[in-house]
Amino acid sequence: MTEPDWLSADEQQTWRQFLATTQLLLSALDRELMRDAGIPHSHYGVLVALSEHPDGRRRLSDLAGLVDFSQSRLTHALTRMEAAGLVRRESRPSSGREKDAVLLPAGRALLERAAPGHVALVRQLLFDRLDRDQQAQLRGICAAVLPAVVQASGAEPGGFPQTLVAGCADAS
Amino acid sequence: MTEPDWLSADEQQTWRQFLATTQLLLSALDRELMRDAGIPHSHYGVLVALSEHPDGRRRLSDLAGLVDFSQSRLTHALTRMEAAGLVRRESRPSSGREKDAVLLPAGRALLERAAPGHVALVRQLLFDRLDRDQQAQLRGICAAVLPAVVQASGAEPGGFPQTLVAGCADAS
DNA sequence: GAAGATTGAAAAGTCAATCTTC
DNA sequence: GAAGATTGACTTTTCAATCTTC
Repeated sequence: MTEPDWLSADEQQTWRQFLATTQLLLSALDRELMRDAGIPHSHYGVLVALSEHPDGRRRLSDLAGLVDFSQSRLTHALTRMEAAGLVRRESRPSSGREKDAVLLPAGRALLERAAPGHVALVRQLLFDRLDRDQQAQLRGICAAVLPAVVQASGAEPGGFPQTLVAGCADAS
Repeated sequence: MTEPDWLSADEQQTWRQFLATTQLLLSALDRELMRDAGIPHSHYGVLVALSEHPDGRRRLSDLAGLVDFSQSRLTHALTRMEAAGLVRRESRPSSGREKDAVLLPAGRALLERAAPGHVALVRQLLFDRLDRDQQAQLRGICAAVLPAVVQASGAEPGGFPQTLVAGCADAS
């Protein structure tokens, strides 16, 4: 039973500011997309991931990996998006238990309508506030932290570690 | 109708990594607290905010400001926490419409039990990955971004801008 | 039996009323 | 009437259990 390794005053302040910043940034993006496009930020990420693959089509479990959703979360999200006409599910010819999600024209149209405003906000809230050095620094910090949090999120020890880094959780 | 100002390839990569990193970090903390203490990270923040004020007591709307909750969100959260015996609501003597939230012994005990593990994880996932320079850089980046996101979150133009910076959304 | 996907219930958050007290 | 707080309906997310196909 050793004394816990509390955060220093500096670390605490950094931590609290970091938390406030990321949470407010994410919720600002969420509200903006909900207001302007009627979808949450997470669904936007799903649409983006689909749009970046041939035919706007992706196997469900691959898609879940790309956007870092659980299978269940993806199922629920797709159910909504399917009801909204943005996306369609399609059984695979190869294997009867696997399915694809397919981006529908309405989904692509929504994406094209929503993207400019979304990007503008990301720019306004993040990139416009950072100079070139800070941008590079932010990249370095994320590169340092990402492996740890990926591992903490139950990724397989010898598994596919680069899904998030390459295809990642969201987009433009 | 001007062409949108898309993100450069560099910016895109930074943005996606940033998103993945923060989301995985936050959800790792959330899961850990839920598993070890039975509360989400957001509720932990409420308990911390209370514990840092005399008598563990805070007026509801002040508390909402400290943790960046809407009044409604705070009401719902307190209802749960009150049912769990962590917190109590108390009408103010001064004004019949205002109420205080008061930290109960069980709430304080939970906090003391949960804090070491929580801090250890913050350290493991964030601070242990950053050298001194990066820590300072992270602070600078947050300081640059925070004002913008605070403003985007509907803070009053001439209002209390420093609540989040000083008392902020979470803790050790 | 295990991989891929779905289901249903419960928790957490958001939004637009509403209630209460000043 | 406005500030402080609550309510109820609805959406998103999580978790554990289940169904289906290989």
